[in-house]
Amino acid sequence: MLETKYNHKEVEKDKYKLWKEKGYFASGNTNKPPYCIVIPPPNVTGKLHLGHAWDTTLQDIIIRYKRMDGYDTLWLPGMDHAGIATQAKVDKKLKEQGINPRTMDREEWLKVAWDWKREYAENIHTQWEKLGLSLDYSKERFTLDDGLSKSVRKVFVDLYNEGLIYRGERIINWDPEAMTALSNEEVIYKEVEGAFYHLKYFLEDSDTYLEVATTRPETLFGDTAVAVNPNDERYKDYIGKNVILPIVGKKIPIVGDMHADPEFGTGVVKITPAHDPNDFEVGQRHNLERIVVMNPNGTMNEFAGIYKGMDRFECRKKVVEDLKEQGILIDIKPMVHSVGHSERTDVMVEPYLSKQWFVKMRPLADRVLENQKNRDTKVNFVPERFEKVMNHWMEITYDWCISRQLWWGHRIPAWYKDDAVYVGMEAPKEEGWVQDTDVLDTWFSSALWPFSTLGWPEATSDFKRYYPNNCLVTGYDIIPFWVNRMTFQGLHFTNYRPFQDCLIHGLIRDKQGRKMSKSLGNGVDPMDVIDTYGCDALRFFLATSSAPGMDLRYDEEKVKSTWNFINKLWNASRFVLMNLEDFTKEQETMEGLDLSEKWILTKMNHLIQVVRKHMDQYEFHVVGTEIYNFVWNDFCDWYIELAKMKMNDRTKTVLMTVLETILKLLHPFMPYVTEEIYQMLPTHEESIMISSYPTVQEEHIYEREKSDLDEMIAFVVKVRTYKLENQIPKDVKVYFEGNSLILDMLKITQEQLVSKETIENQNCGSVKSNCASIYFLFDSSKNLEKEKEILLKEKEKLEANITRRENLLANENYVSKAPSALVEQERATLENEKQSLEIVLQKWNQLSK
RNA sequence: GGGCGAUUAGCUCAGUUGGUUAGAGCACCUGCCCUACAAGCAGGGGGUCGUAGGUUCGAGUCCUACAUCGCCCACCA
Repeated sequence: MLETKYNHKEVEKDKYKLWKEKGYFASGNTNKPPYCIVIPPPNVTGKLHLGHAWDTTLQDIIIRYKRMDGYDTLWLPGMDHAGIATQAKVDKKLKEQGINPRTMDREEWLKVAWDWKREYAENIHTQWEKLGLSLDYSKERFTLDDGLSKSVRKVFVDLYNEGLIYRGERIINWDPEAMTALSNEEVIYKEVEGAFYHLKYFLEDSDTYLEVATTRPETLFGDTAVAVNPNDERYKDYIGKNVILPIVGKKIPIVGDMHADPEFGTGVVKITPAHDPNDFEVGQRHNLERIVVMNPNGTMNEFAGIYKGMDRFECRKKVVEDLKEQGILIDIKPMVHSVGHSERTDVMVEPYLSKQWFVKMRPLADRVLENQKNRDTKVNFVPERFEKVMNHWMEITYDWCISRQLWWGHRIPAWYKDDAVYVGMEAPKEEGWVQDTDVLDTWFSSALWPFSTLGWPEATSDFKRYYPNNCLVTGYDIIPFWVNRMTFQGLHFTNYRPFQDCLIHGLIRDKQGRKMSKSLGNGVDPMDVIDTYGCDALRFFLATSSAPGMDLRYDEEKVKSTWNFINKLWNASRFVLMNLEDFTKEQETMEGLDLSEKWILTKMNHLIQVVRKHMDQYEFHVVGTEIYNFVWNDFCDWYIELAKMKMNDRTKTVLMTVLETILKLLHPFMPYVTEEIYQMLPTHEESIMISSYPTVQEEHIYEREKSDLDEMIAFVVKVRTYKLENQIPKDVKVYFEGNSLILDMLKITQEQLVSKETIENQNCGSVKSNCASIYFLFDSSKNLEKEKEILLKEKEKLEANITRRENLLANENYVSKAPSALVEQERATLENEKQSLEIVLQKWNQLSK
């Protein structure tokens, strides 16, 4: 016998292990159509947070649904080496042990990193298990696996040979903390309070000067020109002359360039080609020297003269002081401008001239844009609007800096010997070639994930069977980093979209709507939630509390109320199972279904229909609401109460059928509790996980009976309200006309019934509707005023409705243009209302006597 | 500057291709320990759907403008 209260800890114990051992998670049944999702690989840097819990729950719901519905499902697990993030964490750990990681041998350091990876992978496995995820572990991959590394090299080499990967000196985003280059996507712009420093750049051999405005005076050591707009009347005559660079004292040219905006600042810009992307362009146009004035760690180098060795911010301060002293500084105007910060280390990014590897994006992006025009081959975003985010990125994207000055990652398959470069899958045979010491951007390997995990570039059976993937589930914040890159790499290398559908969800926020973050300390550990409320409650909450693409506020109250729902289901099951104790398969019967049975079966089939529809559209919030209402309102509040009155074999069969259907529909959301209860059903099979998903049974849809009972229910509610409002005692005598089922629902016994004659000429309170009437034998005179008031309200409401509907139906436009079924329904409703009004008026007259 | 989203009950959110009486959870009020469940049961109150126009027989839903909040992208010497 089940306990009175749902105990999630007891229910969730041991089931996962059993499922896994039984091989339910495994893919490979080729008799079924394939269905594949690859997990967005979590970073091996820490714990999974609520965002992961959400993301993976959605995938598990889809996978469990598809598995039950007859598909050979592959949900492929894996993890990402997460270059910068992991390296930073490993370094931090080493530093805490008193070891300077940069003094280590690369190989030695990698050993430490792999140990780290193993430890964190272990944690993640435990968490996946706790979340109940039906992942096929036999296919698990890691982005630094041999197989995946081979795909990475293949892609690099091919793109290189096609001229789509090149090495060059460009201004890139430099992270002076991690000491590596970054891509644009890894730079976060933040508003920073800075200042516009107005400086005097004296003309050569003159007392006059140009007023230059800059936010970065410390880069002046790298200035190789000053630019003015050629159309700027104030300055155009100076073009071709020279100014003297302050502090340094050397002369640099004044160039005319459209980059200088006469409206902005003073209209005179200092040009530092090695430290600003725009200046770099200007430098190219005017053939200017590029002088890097900083070291990789953000300190000033020898070009900064006496400032050499100073940190860039310290240097700025000192330079400004010195300029002031020398009378060069005219003014400091505070200003707020946005400055790039490293996504990982949060330090200010330094635009920096550096030799790096790049992917030439234009042709790759164009292919995506072209492909998205084709309905049959494009990536279908859910919700659709996110396609725009990808397309916009494809339109404006520029070359992707893929080399990273790190140790943790895929080593770039390029070798150098003097000035020669070799790019290939393996090192060149001859002596003297040295491999590039850099690794690739983590996202370079992530971009291949949907196919590299399936064995590509080999034409493996998995690749042929499960590619393209059916669906990818991820947050909108990952579209630029990942979804976009998978899409162009997929198209380029496999000629297919990597996945047919892309389900996008939002971000998890705290109760106040703030993003969950470490610095705010408002993060919630999903494992704690599971501990308190259970995995099933967490999953149902996450999957059903928001519409696709929308953010989700974590609200413990809602998780709690989900727990209550499970407890409700638990107790309903408890009731059903109590009545099924000796029930056997032979007793099952659907012969001679009565009204309430037809009613619940009809509602159940409606539910199956609507649930399937919304499952297919990834609208899990609708599915959740529908099942919730059916379970609580239809099944528990009405059907179980009705069933109590008879409880024959047929009723038991219906109870069991409905409960089993509920369990199956809920299983993708709540794998544990549904399995627990399922196993107690007298007719259960091996596991609910591999049972079949409910299908609509047309033969058990009885619309007529459904609306009949609906009407009776409405009457019952009306009577209960009336009794409560008029404080009518429980054992009141009544006269009743209508279906006796109503008396059962009202819990009115035979002893309470009186004949029509008894109530005649009595001051009876009554409730009447089109389907039944009930009279209460009690002195309603003291409630007369109140009752009249209620009646009057009802009367007014009905009259208003009737008028409105009559006008509506008198409107020829409406009658001719609205769907006829709707018009018919309106007519019927009108008739009902008229009847109801009649009844109300009768009663009114009676009371007024 | 460009784009996207949000604005609906006290709070958090749903609301299908427009269909005429806008829903849920929590909170609130009244009455109940009835043998599945008091983490429950039976009832109840509460919203001019951000503002102003427009299209339509009909608008929370479509169009235009505006307001407020949030996000993304670009620019910022």
